[in-house]
Amino acid sequence: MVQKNVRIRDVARQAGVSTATVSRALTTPDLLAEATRENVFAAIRATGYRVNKAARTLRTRQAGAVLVLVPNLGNPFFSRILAGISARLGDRDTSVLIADTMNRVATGKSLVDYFLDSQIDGMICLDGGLPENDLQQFRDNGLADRIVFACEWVQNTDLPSVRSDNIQGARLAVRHLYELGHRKIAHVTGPLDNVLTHARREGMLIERGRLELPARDEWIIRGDFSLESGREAAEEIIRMENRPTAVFCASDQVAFGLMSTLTARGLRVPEDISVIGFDDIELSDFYVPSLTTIRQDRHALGTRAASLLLECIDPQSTADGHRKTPVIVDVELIVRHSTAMA
Amino acid sequence: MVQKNVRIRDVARQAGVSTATVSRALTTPDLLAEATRENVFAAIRATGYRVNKAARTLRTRQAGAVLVLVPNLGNPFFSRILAGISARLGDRDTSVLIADTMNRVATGKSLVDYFLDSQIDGMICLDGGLPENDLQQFRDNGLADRIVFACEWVQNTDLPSVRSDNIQGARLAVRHLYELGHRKIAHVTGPLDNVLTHARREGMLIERGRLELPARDEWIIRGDFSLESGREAAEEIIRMENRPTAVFCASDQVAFGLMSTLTARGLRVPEDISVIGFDDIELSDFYVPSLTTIRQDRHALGTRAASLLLECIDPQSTADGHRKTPVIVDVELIVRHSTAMA
DNA sequence: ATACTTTGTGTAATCGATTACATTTATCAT
DNA sequence: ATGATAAATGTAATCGATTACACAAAGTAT
Repeated sequence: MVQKNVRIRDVARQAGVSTATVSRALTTPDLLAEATRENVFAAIRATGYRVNKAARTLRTRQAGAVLVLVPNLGNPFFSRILAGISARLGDRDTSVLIADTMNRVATGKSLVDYFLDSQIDGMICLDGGLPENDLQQFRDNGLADRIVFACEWVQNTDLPSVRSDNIQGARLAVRHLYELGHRKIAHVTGPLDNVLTHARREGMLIERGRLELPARDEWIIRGDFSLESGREAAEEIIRMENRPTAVFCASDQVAFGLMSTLTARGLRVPEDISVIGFDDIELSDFYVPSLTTIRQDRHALGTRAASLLLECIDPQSTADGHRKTPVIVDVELIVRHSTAMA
Repeated sequence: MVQKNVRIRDVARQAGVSTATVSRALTTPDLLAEATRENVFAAIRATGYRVNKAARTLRTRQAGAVLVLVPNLGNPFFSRILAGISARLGDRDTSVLIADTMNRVATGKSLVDYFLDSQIDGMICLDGGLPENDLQQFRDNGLADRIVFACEWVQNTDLPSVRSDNIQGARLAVRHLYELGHRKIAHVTGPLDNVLTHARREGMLIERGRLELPARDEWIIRGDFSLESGREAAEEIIRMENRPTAVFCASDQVAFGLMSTLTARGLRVPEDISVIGFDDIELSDFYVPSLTTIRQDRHALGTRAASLLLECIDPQSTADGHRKTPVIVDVELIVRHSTAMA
């Protein structure tokens, strides 16, 4: 911080009132007579006063900040969500801290520490793979009700969350391929222990069953949402004797990795094999070929998660019942050029 | 924050010492006798004490936090830089806040406010287009020496910065194309008022001059680093009567947008036209075709910027002389498949 | 006119850690 | 043995805002 001279006392002196009055002008202006209020605001402007957040936090035990925990900032998927969160939180004077799960491990700082150091009031977690250890620490410290999950969530808990309709998304994807005449449909999943992986795989299986499509174990390929895992999946597909004619990828990045390698190996997308992704990041429209995918409304995921968190940490809110039901955000099929008639 | 009961006083009581001693155990352990120190640490462990950052900040006027200002979180280019910054700052107990210039405009919160609210000790700015207005406010408040620029910088000031060798990068790009036999080389620039735009264009022009390559005004196409501007550049190129055989793009994203549209219009990359980018984001290796580009050492940019900032805001550091010389990070040509013999 | 609210403002305690200054004890040179 | 110096610790003021409580003035009911 920097040496700053003007304290609340200076404003009080300037306005000819007590510090209490100045403080009230800022936090509960209704309590003041109009003339006094105007007077105080004039003094604030005149002195260029700014409240010292550290002092306020110390006294009120409210940090006025929220932490967003992102699994991987390098994945452009998250940016819009962050924008959504900021948009919702920005007008209140809540600041948004962003941390990356991957980096965090390195720092050795535990997550509860953010709370215990009174640096944040709440957390939006975009990583459902939060170690049980961390979660337990939250519960131990009575902090479990200050966390909201977005996109991902933790299974078998009733922590509040906002999610895309992943099952529906997967079903849309499969149905789209089906309608193009594809019957042999493969799926590159996310990482084994991820909730999105389960949901999307389940949606895929449901729809495949409903449409009575053939199933082969090798057509379910394990990935991890990354470009690299798309590459590996492509290698596997190329090796298959009974190749699928279409692949539903659990993320756009996987789809890119997949298409990149398929093409490098002489398979054409979509002529030889159709590919569909999940997420609809900006780049999907600019890939070659442009990627058919399931769009998640990332901005909505962000704003809703922020709203939900505000509800949770707002002390006068009592509606904790409905929080346990996840908020579901609709997805949408975006048809581009990576899918074609079988 | 949450109700937390254990204060420094409790630790002091438990250890049978004064609060001053406990405080010293944490901040200046050398001042204590070894036995006392051990004793205090034992009490800290026993009570589960954690220092209250708000109180510490209030007293010391040090926030223990740094803000990183990113022009656009949606651009995956920035993630590695952030990781570098975190890596450097993580071991000290400095937390890293991340804000997006675009979002920031919406919140209406001025940048100096972060400082004046004593929320941060310093700032790493990845956006050279910081409004003059903001800069002036920094100067007015004596905060100009708490800012470090990384990647981008502000022209005509001596604010400290860490940058890639952009001129050299552009020259490498042009030389690479030249060596492949290309003579008609176009360049898609960044936005008009951007320092990187200038540096890369200049490097391009220098090398083009040195190699005595033909020059046409229309071969310098204005872009803005975005995917969309790559698309627009492609449209322009397609319309040209005298088409270049190679295009040097000011960013990888532009290159993607460009290749996407060229391909859609029936031009093949690299057979009909070679494309080279700048940045080397993860996706570049997974595009179709994989992108030849100039790699910036993003992690190094991050760590060095963080180091530089620490130097600047460290009160006992006096070496302010050398800060004015920008730190230059080497770049590297990465040859992939988007460039080929003319 | 009296008692009782309501409204508006001030006084001073408080949040929790740091640190200037004071004090005690140990060490050392003469 | 004595005064001087160093080492270790304690006392209490302080950072700046909030707010419980107190109180005065004005309004209201009877």
